[in-house]
Amino acid sequence: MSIRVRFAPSPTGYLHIGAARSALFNWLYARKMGGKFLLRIEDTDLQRSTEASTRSIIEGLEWLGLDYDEETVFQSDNAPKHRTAALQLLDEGKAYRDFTPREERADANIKQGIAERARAHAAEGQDHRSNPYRDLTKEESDSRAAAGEPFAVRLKVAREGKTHFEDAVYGPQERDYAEIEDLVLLRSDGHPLYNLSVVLDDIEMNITDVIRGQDHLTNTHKQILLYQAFNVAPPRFAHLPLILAPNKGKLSKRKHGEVVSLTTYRDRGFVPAAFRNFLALMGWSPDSEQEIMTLDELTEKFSLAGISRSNAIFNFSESDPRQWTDAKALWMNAEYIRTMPIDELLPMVKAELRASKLWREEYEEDERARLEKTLNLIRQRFHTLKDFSAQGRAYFSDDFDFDEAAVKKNLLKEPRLRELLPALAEKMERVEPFTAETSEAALRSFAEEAGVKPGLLINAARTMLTGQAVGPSMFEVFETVGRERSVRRLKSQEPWFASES
RNA sequence: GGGGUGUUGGUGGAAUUGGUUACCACGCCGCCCUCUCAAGGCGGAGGCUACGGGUUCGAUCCCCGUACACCCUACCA
Repeated sequence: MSIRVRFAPSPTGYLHIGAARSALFNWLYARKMGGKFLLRIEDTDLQRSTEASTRSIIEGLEWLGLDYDEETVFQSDNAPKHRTAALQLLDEGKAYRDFTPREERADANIKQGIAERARAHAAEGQDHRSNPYRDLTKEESDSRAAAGEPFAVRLKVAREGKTHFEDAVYGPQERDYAEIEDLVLLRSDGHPLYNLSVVLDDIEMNITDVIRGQDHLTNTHKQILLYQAFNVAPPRFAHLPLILAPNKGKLSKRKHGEVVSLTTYRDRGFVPAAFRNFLALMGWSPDSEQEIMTLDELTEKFSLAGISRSNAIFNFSESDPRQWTDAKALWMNAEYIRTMPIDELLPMVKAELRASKLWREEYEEDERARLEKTLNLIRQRFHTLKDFSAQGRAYFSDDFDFDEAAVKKNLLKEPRLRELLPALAEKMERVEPFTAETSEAALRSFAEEAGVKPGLLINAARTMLTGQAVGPSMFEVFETVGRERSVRRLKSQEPWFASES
């Protein structure tokens, strides 16, 4: 049978980067093996699931370029089937009714509560098979149910034995039944629970390989018990190491904010291919040392054997805005921005400029070549697409800000510049043609005549033309900005006015 | 409390299924280039491969123990 994998997020919020990576790995595996990649929305938790989250998941996959096959499955649609299946296990004696009244749990310190209860049970000598309703006769169970007494349905796990499976990443796994509780399949209100639903849906969708986070490694044993109860051969499993916060804790929106959300990367100017590339290297590495890879290359090189077993730390600093996310991700984005084909970059820059009202229709046709030239010049030192509208603003609009430090350093330090620059402008006006070479020659000879160092004029011009102290080679800037605008900006009095006020 | 999984320089990952000075990328520092900042080139700092034992002629790699981290242990997913 051909490979079928799925990405099964629960729509209880933004798309988490860890989940996005799971999706990526599943997608890569499916494409590599010539199989299908399916999407299943696990919206069984009605309280927390939202349509907005579902939409954000779908948008996120689209942004990453991960297309999926077949119809999206919504787990909640299958709830009736899951219920029927659980009841069937009840009939077959593989599950039993638990009439223990439901215990409400406070979400806050739930982990602690579980541990405390486990400790208490251990002290009392209670094990996982101590449920008083486990061995109730069928007659009594039926009659209590018929009388309307509420019950949960639990799987009847055998007293002796072990479950085994071979994890493609973590190797052979086994777990003694004694360590597995009689898990609840159906809540007393009839609502099917996670482990049941996952198994049933994976069976129905003919999933052959389950690739998911390591947090499910131990759940897998419970699920295998369910496969056995349903007489279905379990799929292959591959668990992925987790992505942790810098303090090795869980990465969560509550604690870490927007860095964990995939949409953040889209909104802050990441090139999808770059982030995807970065994500692929979180917990996986190819045989070669090549790290920059296209989607096709990733697909070709991908293998479960290349997945590592230790959790990865997503490195970022909450206090340093320049390191708002992992430095390597930022580096990779810059790498993509400066090296990707201009045709592919252009639409992204266009969207960015549009959003900042810097896009002009002429860029589409008449000024297309000039635009490309500009982009090639400025993209060399940009890190995100946002830079095109921020640091790059002066290349698209006359309405840009002067960096205070730049003005101080490059203009105010030398009072003569106030006369020299307009004079330089006069000279530039007569340069024909106006190119990097001719403007350089003009500036250098002007500097010599004026008896100043060329660097003084170059740096001053940079600040006059772009508002900044840093940027591309000045003569390239002259040519790119064009004679008319260059001259106008050299003559501007704005920086001096601004400093006087 | 029980169980599971893991631990290679600051971070992500390698190291021919035990064999010389532990490799690559990011980050950091320096030099070169230079009109600035990047990019690029060159070089450097940073590791007793968590710790302690054992097996072996030899251990990052195999075994045991300890510590730490994470996950599961829910009528959450």
